[in-house]
Amino acid sequence: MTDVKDSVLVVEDEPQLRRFIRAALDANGYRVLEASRASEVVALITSHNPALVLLDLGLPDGDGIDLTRALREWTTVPIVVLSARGREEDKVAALDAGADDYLTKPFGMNELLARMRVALRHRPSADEPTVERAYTFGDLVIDIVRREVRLGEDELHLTPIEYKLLLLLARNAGRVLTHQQILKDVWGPAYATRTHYVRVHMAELRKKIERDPARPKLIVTEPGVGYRLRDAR
Amino acid sequence: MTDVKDSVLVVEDEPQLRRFIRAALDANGYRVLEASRASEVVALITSHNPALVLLDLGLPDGDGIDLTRALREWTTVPIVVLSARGREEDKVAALDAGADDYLTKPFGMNELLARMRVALRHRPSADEPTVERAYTFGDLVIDIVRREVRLGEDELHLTPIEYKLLLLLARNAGRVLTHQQILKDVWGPAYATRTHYVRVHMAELRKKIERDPARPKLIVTEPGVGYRLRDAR
DNA sequence: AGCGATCTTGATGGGATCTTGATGCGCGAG
DNA sequence: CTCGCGCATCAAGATCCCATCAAGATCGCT
Repeated sequence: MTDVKDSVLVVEDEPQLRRFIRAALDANGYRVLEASRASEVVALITSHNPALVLLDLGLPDGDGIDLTRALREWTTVPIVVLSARGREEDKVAALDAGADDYLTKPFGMNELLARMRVALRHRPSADEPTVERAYTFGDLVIDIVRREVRLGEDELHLTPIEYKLLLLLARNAGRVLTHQQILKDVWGPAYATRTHYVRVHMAELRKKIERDPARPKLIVTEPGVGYRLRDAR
Repeated sequence: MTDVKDSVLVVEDEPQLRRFIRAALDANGYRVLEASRASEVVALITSHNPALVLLDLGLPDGDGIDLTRALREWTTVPIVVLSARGREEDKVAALDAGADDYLTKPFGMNELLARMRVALRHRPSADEPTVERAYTFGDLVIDIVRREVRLGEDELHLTPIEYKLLLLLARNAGRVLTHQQILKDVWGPAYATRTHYVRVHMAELRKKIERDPARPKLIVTEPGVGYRLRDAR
């Protein structure tokens, strides 16, 4: 239960309540960002990209509902509103402005945490970094989602190290990677001197992905420097 | 405000409240389905595919929280819980079981409508509420709604862990799942180190679903990484 | 309380993978 | 021409990872 979870931006001007919330979130493994004014919120979201925003409506320098509406112009980050106002119109206004939930003070911390979990699980698919799903080099295809490598029709079986190596090369296709960089990325910073590892495993990798391993077309050696994956384009 | 919106399944045993809700939803352009017992819910969702479920927790024939958890096995349709119980533990339990919102009776109809709008706009894609009722891999069929697994003609009996394992693999068919991911999903985040559990139970599962458990065709091991359910691409 | 089913945990052996050292080749510098 | 350096290849041993078995603990039901 000690793993680091997502970061949460707490926007609350009352210092006591802010401390209280921070303590509870800390205890539950969230990283906490704090803001006490509406004017700070945009900058903090863009710079830290929190997974969720807890927004007090009663801020001194601006209306929280307007802020919510403004945020919704450009971000889908979940917004859970905390408010002393419990009137139904206030709730409807905040929710329709784009808030994902609305809690009336005083609220129980367990309920807040549960509602935060709801808001967080709502968006795992929403805007995942959606990076590259697959790389293609000639008839070599690296499907990252499936962790699968194919050469033309047949599927290749790569060992963990070989796969890591290939992925590193693919992500930096065209660029030369030094032995140091490769060692650091695949084996970890402590192995920076074991140049030999790279050679042995690069040879294994070539045996599998090169048509003619003796005359590599894909993985080219840059003597004295490192290796490079040729991107044919 | 007269266009036909999505349909909403109202699960509520009190006739008066049901009529009241129906009237409000009608007036707001929703199509309304009604149920008064937990046992009808699964059939109505599968047959009518509503866009949202309003679920009263105090049903005569079954616990609404268990029902929520069961539904979450196979559908992501938004569930908004209505309950006379306002204790914090009740809310937390329902939300963690998979409900998307929780309103304590008596509630204002405008708030309910606003929270329904929130739940509806959360839906991943406007159309299908992502219902996957059964998975098929070769002659292995996993019927999620009935929680039943068949291999060709004969039904298999899977233990809870085996079933969870298989479902996890099926939902991620083709993708490699790391031991970590499996442990987190099946046993919970605290068990991330118990790699051995996965091996033992994966072996049991293979004994049951593989024609030749020694030469697995369906569940393939990715050494050093995890397991993968092969999907016939 | 008792029973059967299921889960946890340890032990073991085999196989895949990695590490490590030895060897040979090619190329450029001296 | 020869030496030295970096690279490729090979192979053996060490290590890691996986499958399997089995015993004890626990769970769930009657």
